[in-house]
Amino acid sequence: MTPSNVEQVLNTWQDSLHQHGYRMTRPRRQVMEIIAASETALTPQEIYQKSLELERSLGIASVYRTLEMLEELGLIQQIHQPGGCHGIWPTLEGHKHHLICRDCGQMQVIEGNVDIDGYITAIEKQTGYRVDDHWLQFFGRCDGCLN
Amino acid sequence: MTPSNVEQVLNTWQDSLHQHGYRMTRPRRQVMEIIAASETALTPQEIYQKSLELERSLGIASVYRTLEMLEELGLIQQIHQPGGCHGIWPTLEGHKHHLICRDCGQMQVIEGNVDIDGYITAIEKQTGYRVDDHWLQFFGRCDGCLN
DNA sequence: TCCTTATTGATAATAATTATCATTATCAGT
DNA sequence: ACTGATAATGATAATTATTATCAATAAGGA
Repeated sequence: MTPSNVEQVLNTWQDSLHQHGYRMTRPRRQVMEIIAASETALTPQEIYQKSLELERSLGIASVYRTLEMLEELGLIQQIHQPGGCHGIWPTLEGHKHHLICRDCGQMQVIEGNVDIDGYITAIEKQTGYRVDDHWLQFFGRCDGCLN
Repeated sequence: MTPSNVEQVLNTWQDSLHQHGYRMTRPRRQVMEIIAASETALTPQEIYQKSLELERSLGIASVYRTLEMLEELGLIQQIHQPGGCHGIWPTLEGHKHHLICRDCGQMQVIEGNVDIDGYITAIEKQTGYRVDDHWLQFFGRCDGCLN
């Protein structure tokens, strides 16, 4: 994110905090600046570590509390990568797409018939990345939990 | 997974273990049975908890070791859901797809121009789910890390 | 069946997250 | 600009999850 974009995002976020009755404090601003200025998705610990290099560092608890608030407001989201673990499931050949019920956690594996390949090629050309894997996951409520 | 499918999967897995020089032990079999028989993606702790109800329960360390082995063999994979955290990123309107470099962690947000909506409708009709969110993430190596 | 050694389970060590609470700082209302 | 009510902080204790250690055990080839 470019510096001017960071500034803009922070202003938007500050408005959102005030609209929801939250105060804009120095620690919160620091967390938000670190997130908005980062090239990579950061963990809570990484955000805390970065703050240690600033003239006035954060308490680790404030990092967690601020992240919780920002997520509740829908201003940030969590990014998941291979390596961290939320659940274990057998690998089935050719089945890469998962459908997960938010309520009961039940999961279904669905056949992949979206034209992802063409999309991947376009992305590679556009970004210079070499893409070697992808995840497509759907979240919602299953038939049982809806009724 | 149906009981007969579980049996089938376990046999396949056992072959894979032996082919790679791993022994098939009672604890490993228990972990595999629990995973294969489950309707939902389980965490290591949940697998351990389920084993406590069995006549001979698992050591928690064996659960982690078995999962590590199964993943190395490509027999299981990790499923990620909203709520667990691997990294934090600002939410940008209409930008739901992420491209992540395995090496440096750099992330790019890419415009979503895949026809996901039609796919979602088909999934809903097919499964009875109400889908309210989805994640499409691509993993690979960025231009810089490739060279 | 025996023997080699991979594997286990108990537990200690480490790391990450959440809870507690006295002190501090925000900001609405003068 | 000042004040006061109270939201928020930081230090740290408590909890939880994961990894490392090592003597005892058990898998499976000879």
